[in-house]
Amino acid sequence: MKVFNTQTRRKEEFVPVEPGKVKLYACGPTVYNYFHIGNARPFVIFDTLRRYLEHRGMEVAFVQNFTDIDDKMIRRANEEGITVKELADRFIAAYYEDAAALGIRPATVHPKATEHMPEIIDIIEKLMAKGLAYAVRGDVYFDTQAYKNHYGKLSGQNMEDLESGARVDVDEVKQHPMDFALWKTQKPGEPAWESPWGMGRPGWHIECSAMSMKYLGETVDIHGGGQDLIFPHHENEIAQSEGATGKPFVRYWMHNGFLNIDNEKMSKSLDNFLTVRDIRQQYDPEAVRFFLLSAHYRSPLNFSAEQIEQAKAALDRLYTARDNYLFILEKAEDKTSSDADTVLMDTAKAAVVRFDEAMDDDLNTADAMGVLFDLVKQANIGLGTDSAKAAVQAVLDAFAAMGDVLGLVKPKQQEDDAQVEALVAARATARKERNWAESDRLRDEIKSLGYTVEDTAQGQKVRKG
RNA sequence: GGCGCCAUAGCCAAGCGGUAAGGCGAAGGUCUGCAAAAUCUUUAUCACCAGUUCGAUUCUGGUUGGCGCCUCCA
Repeated sequence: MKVFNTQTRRKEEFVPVEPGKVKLYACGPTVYNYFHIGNARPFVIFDTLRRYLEHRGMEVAFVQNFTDIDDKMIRRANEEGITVKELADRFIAAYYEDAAALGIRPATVHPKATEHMPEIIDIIEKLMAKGLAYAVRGDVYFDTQAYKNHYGKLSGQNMEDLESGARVDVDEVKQHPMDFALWKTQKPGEPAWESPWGMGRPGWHIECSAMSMKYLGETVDIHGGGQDLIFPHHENEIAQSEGATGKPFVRYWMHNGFLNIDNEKMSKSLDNFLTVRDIRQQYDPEAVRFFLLSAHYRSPLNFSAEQIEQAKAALDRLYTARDNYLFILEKAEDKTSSDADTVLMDTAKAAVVRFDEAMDDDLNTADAMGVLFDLVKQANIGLGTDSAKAAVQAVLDAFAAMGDVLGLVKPKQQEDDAQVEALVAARATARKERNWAESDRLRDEIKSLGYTVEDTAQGQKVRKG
């Protein structure tokens, strides 16, 4: 598999440190609110990456953190009149619900910053011991000047350029404008933890380093996040991690492009923030996932109602196709494959190969989805009453393999409803008698129970919805 | 000022040296008691200019138009 590495700015062959095992870390949400559609993009992307790696037989240790202590958390908790912990608990629970709706599987571990104070403090102490950090009145800062050799290597900036672009109102406590906080001293009313520098809380960047190292070791294979995290967040993670361990922190950096809303950047000032929680009220979340995977992960993507509706229509085609194949499978005979069957089985196998090739090319989900639709097209043409069971099954297997990686098209569940079955049976009789009025009446009645019945060459096909 | 990205049909989006995947939408056929589904046909010289090349959407330079980071942010 090839992966675009932000650090080198080119596609590189992905080789995990340990063959067959992948250590993957993705920056998770700060749980001060429901996560928004822009947050959802990396979650879906790295979930898909993880699924794909597993599909290729890799064992993936996937860590995605929760930032449950920072300025925004404290401010929001104060506004709500609850503790930071209560706020975090509420939105962590909400995260799992919304993520599940988007087909995002839970990571191997979802560590919380507040539960890793010893690990965080440990790294800071190492940095202090190496002269790469300094304490000032209870704050601790990373000393970019002392470290300077590599600072800026991920974002492609050098210290001088960063300085010239830096804000003028330099915090006087810091020795250098680029220095960043590892530990912040407690302010009145804020949650705080004990440390060698007094009561306080960790800076934002250090928590990811601490949790990544704790669960995945000093070097991870892939670290992902949004492009806006490249600087300063990931740059700082590298500095503090490599400063502390002397080892490479991350082998491949993957960053997803932005998601805009109606061609504008999502921002609070524009008041165009869309949370997944809200979107779920209006749209099928699976269509949202489809939409998020419909473009390459590094491209910018524009969210609009029209896009979601298009995605929904496309998704429906997939569901209809899958349900048709399942219906045909039930009726299909377990017979020797015809030439046409053999061709179709080969097509199905080839599709998975092409799908993998697309995904191997820096996770080209758009291309991969095209392969899925190609298979659907071929199967819709080739599969019919006279297809051998093996051919139908081959198509379904290929379909499922691709769908599983994309996290799209959920497995069909049995929908036994005695009342509906009786109506369908009655309708079959009416149809045999060519009593179309009764047939249509029964179809309406079935519809009113929430099912749709379609007439095919093989008889009636019923589906929910 | 520094670093970087993008421009492909009505909409979305792959491709990235040998004359354009796929989806949505639209129009017209086929099948069907009707409906649904499916299927067939039609719907693009790839922003502009100049180079390199036998050949460029694909490489180089430029122009125009969007956008991001450099400050909390996925």
